[in-house]
Amino acid sequence: MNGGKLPTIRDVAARAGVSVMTVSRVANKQSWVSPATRAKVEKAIAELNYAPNATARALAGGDRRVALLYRSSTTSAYLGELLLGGMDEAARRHFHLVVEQCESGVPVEEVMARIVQARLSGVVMPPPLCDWDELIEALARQGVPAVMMAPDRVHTGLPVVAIDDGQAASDMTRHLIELGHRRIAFIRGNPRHRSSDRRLEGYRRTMAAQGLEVSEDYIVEGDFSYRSGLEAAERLLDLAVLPTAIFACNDDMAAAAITIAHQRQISVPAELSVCGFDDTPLAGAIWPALTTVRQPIRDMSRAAMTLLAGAIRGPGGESEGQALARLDYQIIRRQSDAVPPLHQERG
Amino acid sequence: MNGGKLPTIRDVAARAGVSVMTVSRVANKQSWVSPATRAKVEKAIAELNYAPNATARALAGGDRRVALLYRSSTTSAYLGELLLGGMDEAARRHFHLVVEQCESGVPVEEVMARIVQARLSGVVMPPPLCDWDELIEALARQGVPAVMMAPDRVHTGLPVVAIDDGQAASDMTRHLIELGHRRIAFIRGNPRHRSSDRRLEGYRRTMAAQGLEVSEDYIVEGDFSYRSGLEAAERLLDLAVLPTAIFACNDDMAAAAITIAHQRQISVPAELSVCGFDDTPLAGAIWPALTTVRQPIRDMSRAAMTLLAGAIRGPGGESEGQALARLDYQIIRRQSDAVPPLHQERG
DNA sequence: CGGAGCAATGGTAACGTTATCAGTCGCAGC
DNA sequence: GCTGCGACTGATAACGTTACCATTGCTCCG
Repeated sequence: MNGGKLPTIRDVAARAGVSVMTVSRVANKQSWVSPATRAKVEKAIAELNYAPNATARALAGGDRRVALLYRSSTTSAYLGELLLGGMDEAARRHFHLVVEQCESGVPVEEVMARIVQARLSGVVMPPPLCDWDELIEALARQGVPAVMMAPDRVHTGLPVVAIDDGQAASDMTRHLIELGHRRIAFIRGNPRHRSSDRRLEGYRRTMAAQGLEVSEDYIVEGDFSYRSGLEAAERLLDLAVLPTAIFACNDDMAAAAITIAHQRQISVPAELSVCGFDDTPLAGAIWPALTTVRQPIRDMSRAAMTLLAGAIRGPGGESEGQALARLDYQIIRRQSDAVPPLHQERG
Repeated sequence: MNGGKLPTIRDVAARAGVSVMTVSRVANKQSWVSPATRAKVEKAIAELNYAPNATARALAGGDRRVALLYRSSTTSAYLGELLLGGMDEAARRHFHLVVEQCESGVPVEEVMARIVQARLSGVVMPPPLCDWDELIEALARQGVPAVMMAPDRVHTGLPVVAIDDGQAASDMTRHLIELGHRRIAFIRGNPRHRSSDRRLEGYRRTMAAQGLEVSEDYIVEGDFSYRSGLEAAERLLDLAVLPTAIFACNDDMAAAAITIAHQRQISVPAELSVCGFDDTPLAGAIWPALTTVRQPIRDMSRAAMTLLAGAIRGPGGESEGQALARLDYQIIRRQSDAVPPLHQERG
């Protein structure tokens, strides 16, 4: 073509016999271009196998760079999912997605300086960053659009993408009740995470709605870690009256509960059902595989990008109300739940 | 400053009383700039809080975009690790790292078209892409530098980053032997992956070196999946003379072996030691936690980026020989291995 | 003492796109 | 027939950097 180099918009324009602007308009599906001209240009584009240069486009146009912020504590699996979802949605919208580490140890000013210098038009904040208040305020002051993913509390005015934690916990609880369980214990997550509270609340609500009383002994503290799950499960299985099911606030703690059950020769799920939350890879890899709630992280990330796009284009504009994407969770039934032993019929 | 906008190289030049080129040279730590001038410029940079615009830099300069290719079958955890390592090394070298999905179903020409259109200066190919021969050839034809990560076979002339699979397997085998094991079984991975063969070979070599004969019954086929691990373990534990240790080619299959042992009331590690390979998150989350070999995926990704940088700058130049980065693996000892039961002293 | 050689700078043209504004053309309204 | 308008198209200037000479002053050598 032109010396081994890739065709530029100019090559296309020359071939189609139009100006570069017309090509640009066609390429961006913009404004008024006559059908005849459009066809000519499209033909030339196809013939030359032309693809716009994203870098030049970014420099000339609004330079749309968005960042996925993350803490080093984020598991790489979670980060991978976030990326997988975010990347293609970002590409579709001509965004450049960059990944930015963002520790809580460093002062907010420093983080903000990095964000400004990186010329970011917006940021996606997965947990736990979405609950770092100082950063959120600083972003607002600088007018940098941000989207929260599964935050603990809803920050007014900011777009949010989340699942309904309470409803999911409620559904799982109902599932266990329908299997015949009456003595269902609950392992809480880190009390600093409100999602933990919301899950607990969904559990409580449903137990109450079904007329089942919950002994406070059956609700034990955890902090989302495997280790805390071990302790919590030991406390529960030390009780005089054992629960027939344990519903843990995340998969790690559920896995820990299964481990303790194994140690005590309690068969799962025959004697004890165990359910988790999050559907981490772990859930499918342990034995028995964990029944759990799947958060569609990839879709959430995609949705976050969409919301961010809206926030960037119309800062404060568009819908006056809270932008909120509630995605569908899914209960993944595997082998860790079953009808309880000595099942008494309801009455 | 200049109207709410970020300072450009021109602002810095004006403030320092030099030309933009001098600023550019200072910013890139290049060639000859007198210490006095350098100091002036650096002062101005600091005062204005100037940061070069990566987009403009990419457009003007060599446009260094490199891609991390991946298959959809890649676990998100692996992808996350790759990214974590690749990202910061790429940033350090002023590369833009993009992530590109790349299925085996689509024709090579189509993949190549995407790569060319995306203006990639190089690609990193993690497994299993690094063993897709047609793609490798096509890349070579187009002159796109590529780095292989942990490929099954070494493609002459291409840079490779890997650990020594055979040596790692050998070390793990020796570890088990030193604990006192004599009947050590091996679960192979997918026969199409040469790394599986190399691990098997390391195991065989070490057994032989220690004068231990290996019954062919003790070497069973798997394909890296949990399910195949279940079947393999069942075959092994059906044998008349049980092994005292099982060394599986990856963690999923090792976890499966532990599951089968649990089902048969065989205590791990008291009656049976089980070891894996890869140190996936699973390894630390099951009970007993898995003793396994850790591949430093993050470091490998970083190293791949470094090698790629070399390949991009000097295509064929620099070292004439095979560029190869062999990274250190690590045996992570957890709770799934122990001295065998009825331990007979060596003789 | 004239110029070759070199360190240190500066001017200016790319890089490939989009924004902005200025046309051009045909046609309806007065 | 001129004016105005609306649909369409084109020139040209950004965008912020780096690459590629050109231009200084020097020093050093014959």
